[in-house]
Amino acid sequence: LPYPEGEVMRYDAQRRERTRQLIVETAAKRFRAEGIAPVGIANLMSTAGLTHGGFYAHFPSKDDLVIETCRAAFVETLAYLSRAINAAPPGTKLRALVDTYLSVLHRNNPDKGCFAAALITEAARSSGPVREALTECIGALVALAKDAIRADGSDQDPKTVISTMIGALAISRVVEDSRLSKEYLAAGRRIAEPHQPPR
Amino acid sequence: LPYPEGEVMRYDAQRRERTRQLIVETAAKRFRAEGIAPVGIANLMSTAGLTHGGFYAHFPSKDDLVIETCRAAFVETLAYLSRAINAAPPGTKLRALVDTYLSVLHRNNPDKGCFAAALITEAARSSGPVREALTECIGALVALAKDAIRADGSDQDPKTVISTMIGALAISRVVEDSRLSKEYLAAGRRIAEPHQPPR
DNA sequence: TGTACATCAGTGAACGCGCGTTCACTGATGTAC
DNA sequence: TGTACATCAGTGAACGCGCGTTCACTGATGTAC
Repeated sequence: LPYPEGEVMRYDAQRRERTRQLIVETAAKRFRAEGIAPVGIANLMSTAGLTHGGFYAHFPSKDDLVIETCRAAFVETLAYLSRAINAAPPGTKLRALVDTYLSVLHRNNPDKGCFAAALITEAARSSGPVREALTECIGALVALAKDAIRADGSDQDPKTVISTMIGALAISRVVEDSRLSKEYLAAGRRIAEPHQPPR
Repeated sequence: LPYPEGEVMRYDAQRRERTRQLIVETAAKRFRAEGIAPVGIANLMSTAGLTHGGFYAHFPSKDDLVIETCRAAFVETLAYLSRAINAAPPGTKLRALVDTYLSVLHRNNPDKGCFAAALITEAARSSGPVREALTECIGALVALAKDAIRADGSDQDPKTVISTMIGALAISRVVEDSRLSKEYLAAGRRIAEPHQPPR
């Protein structure tokens, strides 16, 4: 036996993993832009420069790809939002999070943005594992908001903040009228405002 | 000419309209429960006790049905929420709206609930007319919140409130864990709280 | 360095299926007289 | 009241198409000697 037991010869060991990542990245973009169901495996693989049969050498099913896609998309979204929060001085961190999330840039680029804001109602009807993954990712977003709020010495509820952010962004993408769409973004951003005394 | 010009003989004039309404009501339930794309015309018509060919005697396309479904669903949702608001004494009207919307009952019954909370990300990718209809309906929801806030003599932003409501309900439907799901509902309900003085 | 070989990532035909839409038709309903 | 007829809501076969998944295969890559 030329190879130690339990090990398999792997040539070009990186290649398989690179292809896999290419599929995930392609799917992450297209799912967020077009939805999950409308992006077929064959069509997706051809966008990645591959043929559809090879898909199942990397993923047991489309559902598993959706799960990986969700996690991969959120890693980037969380990193991006973290950077915005870290760059902001204490007292303005929640504001920075909310302003970054509810921006025209984010609204206009769902393919590079938050997976939840792009796909939440479709994902809510997916299999248990997909919903679990998305639940975890939304939880990470809540944790991010919680840290920002704590650093600000403020007292908003992070789950309220995230609910407002996702809702406002989703609505702003439905609304075609540019002015009205921006009003929903602006309304969502108000969730970051410090509490005001009642009149 | 036995009939006055411009008029066409119609026998059983109600029947056509009743069938049409049956299709809309069936679609309104199933779209909200299962999504739009997964509910095919043939499958939908058979749920209504009809055959698929007849669909196009009532609607030019599936898209037109979606528009009607959106409006019909919202009429009921708005009426239901209006009743809750009207039954609440001034000062508690926004609270009544938010509590009714972000209830476990609503979360558990998407097929009878808010069209936006059930389908917003799928609808955001639909044709212009669908998005226009949904924009209008969300606007009506905002108007409802605005009236409730005014009657309360309060000062929340109605668009912020609606964004939070839709976001929180959508998230609560993704989350499988019952306790965590309720936490998102409860967090969303906090949007109705009167502003607190800063510490 | 050159040859024989093993590996396995990727290929593409095929599967059964449901999609939205069209269209020639059927047959129950109501009217005319 | 009875018969002939017009209406038209609803029927169901058919269209071309894309879906997720399977599987026997090809051929480029790296190893062994």
